[in-house]
Amino acid sequence: MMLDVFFKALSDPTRREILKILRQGDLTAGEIAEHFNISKPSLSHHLNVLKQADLVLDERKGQYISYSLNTSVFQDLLAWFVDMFNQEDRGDRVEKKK
Amino acid sequence: MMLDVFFKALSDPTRREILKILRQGDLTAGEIAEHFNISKPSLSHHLNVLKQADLVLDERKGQYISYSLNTSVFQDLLAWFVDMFNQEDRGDRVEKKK
DNA sequence: TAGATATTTTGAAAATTATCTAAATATATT
DNA sequence: AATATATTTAGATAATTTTCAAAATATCTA
Repeated sequence: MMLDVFFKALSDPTRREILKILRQGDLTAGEIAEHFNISKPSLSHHLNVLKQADLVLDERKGQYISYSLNTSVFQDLLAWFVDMFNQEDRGDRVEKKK
Repeated sequence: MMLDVFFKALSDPTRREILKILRQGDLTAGEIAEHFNISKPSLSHHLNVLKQADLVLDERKGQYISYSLNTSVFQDLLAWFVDMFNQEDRGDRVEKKK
C-alpha cells in the first residue's frame, strides 16, 4: 500500500533529517552523507527507502547522483490527513443504530 | 523527539487501521480487537504505541477501557508538513555561495 | 585503458519491533 | 469472598530494519 511506504519512510529520524537538508537545495549522495555519522551504504539504503516512497528524486550527473525533494507527493500525504480528520466524514454525529 | 513517536506510530498499518476505525466513534479495547486477527496483547501493544504518540486517548469505564481519537495532536503533524513544504522558508532561492 | 572517485549492492551482524502464551491486575456480579 | 470478564504486563521468539565492511558498478581523467 502506498501509505505504508510513505510512513515507513518518514518513521526514521535520519530520513526525516535528509528531507530537511534537501529543502536547502539538491545534494549529491556524498554531500548528504557528510551530514551524518553513518556509513555510505547505510545512507544509500535510506535514500533508497525515500526513493521508493517517492519522497525524493534522483538524477545521475556524471559520477555523482543528485538527490532532490519530490514535493508533489506530499499532496497525497496531506490528503490522508485531511481525510482522517475531516469532520464532515466522521461517524460521531447522528448515526443509525445497528 | 516528538515527531519520532508520531511517525513510528503511524508507520504500522494495523495502527493506522485502528485510527480509521476510531473515526466512527469510540470503542473499547475488545471491540477494536474484533476487527483484527491478532491477539489481544498485540492489540494492547499497538494501542499503547498510539497512546504514547498522543494519537489516541483512553478512559476506563468500569471493566472496559474506551479508546478515542485525539484529533488535537494532528495539528502538530500538520505543522510539520507545512513547515517542510513552506516555499518561503526553502533555501532554493538566491543564496550566498560558500 | 588504467587508476581514481562516487555510489550502490551484497551478505551478515546488531538493534528494534511485532507477536504470542501465560500470568497479573482491575472491575463487576453473585 | 469467589468467580467471571476486560485489559494489560511479562517474558520469549519471530520478523523486520539498521548498520557496516567488502565487493561491484558507473563515470571521469590522465
